[in-house]
Amino acid sequence: MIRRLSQARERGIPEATVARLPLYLRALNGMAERGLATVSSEDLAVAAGVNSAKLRKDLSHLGSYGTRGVGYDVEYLVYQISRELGLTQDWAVAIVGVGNLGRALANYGGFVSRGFRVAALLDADPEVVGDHIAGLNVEHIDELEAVIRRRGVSIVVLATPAAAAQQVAERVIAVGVTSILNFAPVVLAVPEGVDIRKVDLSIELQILAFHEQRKTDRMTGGPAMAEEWPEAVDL
Amino acid sequence: MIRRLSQARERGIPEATVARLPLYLRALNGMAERGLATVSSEDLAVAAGVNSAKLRKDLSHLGSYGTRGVGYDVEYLVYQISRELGLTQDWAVAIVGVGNLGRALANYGGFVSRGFRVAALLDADPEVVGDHIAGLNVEHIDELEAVIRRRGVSIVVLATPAAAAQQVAERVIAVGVTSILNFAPVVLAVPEGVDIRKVDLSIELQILAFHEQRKTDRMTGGPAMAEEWPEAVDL
DNA sequence: GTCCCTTTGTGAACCGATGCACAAAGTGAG
DNA sequence: CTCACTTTGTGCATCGGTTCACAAAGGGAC
Repeated sequence: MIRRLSQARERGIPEATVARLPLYLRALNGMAERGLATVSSEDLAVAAGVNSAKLRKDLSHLGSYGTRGVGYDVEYLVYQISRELGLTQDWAVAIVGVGNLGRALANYGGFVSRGFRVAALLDADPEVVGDHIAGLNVEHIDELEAVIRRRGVSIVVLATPAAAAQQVAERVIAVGVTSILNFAPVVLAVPEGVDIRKVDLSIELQILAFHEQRKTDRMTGGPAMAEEWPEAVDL
Repeated sequence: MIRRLSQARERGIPEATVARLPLYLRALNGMAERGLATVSSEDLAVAAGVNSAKLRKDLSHLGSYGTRGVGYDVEYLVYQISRELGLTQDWAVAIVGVGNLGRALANYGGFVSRGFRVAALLDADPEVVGDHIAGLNVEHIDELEAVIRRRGVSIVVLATPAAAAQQVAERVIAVGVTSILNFAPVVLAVPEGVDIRKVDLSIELQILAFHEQRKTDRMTGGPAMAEEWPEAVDL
């Protein structure tokens, strides 16, 4: 099925653009707070740390919301981006796994800010169940399905140990959840139609280490080291 | 300066490949623990959740480490990837900002695992300074430069409030740090040559919300809502 | 109204990444 | 040694995303 779009706008926003919209939104909110009424693509692009042509192309995917010769109306654009991202509605989020990270997420203010509401905290450890964190009672993982249904949770944040993540994912998917933010260092296997986003601290560090190594290599005259398999493989 | 590569290998690993190497490494470590001696690109690709052709192309950028008809030697490949990523050396990491998130990071086990060592915790709050977290003393932010130099810190993790991040970044860059992992929800302005990686929880949630909205829209018959500017713009 | 200035929106070239599909290279059986 | 089979490494077509550069559109002065 080839579906030509009427105007290049008709629900066809590139993934790369979607990933940047929150960035623009944050910059715009800051500008709105400072009382700015309009902003040019150039200024907004600088604030968001991107190229202005890219910004204009991104915004053009939402519609033609700018005024040539003037720029964009800050509040209007805030509204349009919010609407496009689905932030004009209220999303109930459940955090599964109330260890150090889960706790940090529950308390993280910016988390709740716009459109998101932590509606449940769940954990398997009886020691933790019953704790009061960020104004919420930690419930037992056995209640997972019931809680998700009862509170209309549509986004689940996994902050469990790696070993538990897949199993929890399967359970929440079985109750109809299709959006998961995964902090556990595992590759989740999920059916078609389920969106997974992954945040992996150790991967980010490893990427940094790679570039850091290259930088220091360059200074010390390059990696002219033996490429043989060393005797001891201490890993 | 055009520098044609001799063999497509000569320090020219695509960024997308670098971002996947840690994934392969994790899968391989699991296989090594289970005693697997060799693995085919197909099996490893499945474990890492990628296409096998992509996996082979990725690995080919490191060198020709496989054996046709057999596959890859697990331990050998673990070593090669580790070396390429710079994990055969020890990286000292400083965490700045010991709030909920910083605490979680300090205690996060997988963080320390391979090659990384949390060498310092710093905070501006006198209430927190002196606390003992994950076997480390929290030091005052005034000590930032001294601590970085003294302990040979080369990677800094920013877990400060948004307002403080830029300033801290500038200070650590001034002492020679060129690799920063930023958890603060701000776009950092940094000079050429400094690598920033950004982890932003609220952005990830917003991206999920976008897709979730589309999914529910589709079910309820599409977003045939008015696109006008509503009277109240409650934001 | 006309003219000039600013800024958007986008066509088109470019660039990197993906995935197919296959030749090359290795193993093992007989 | 030869043959059948497995699996790698890669050339090539394709795709999505980025960037340039400019025509089109609006504002404001006069």
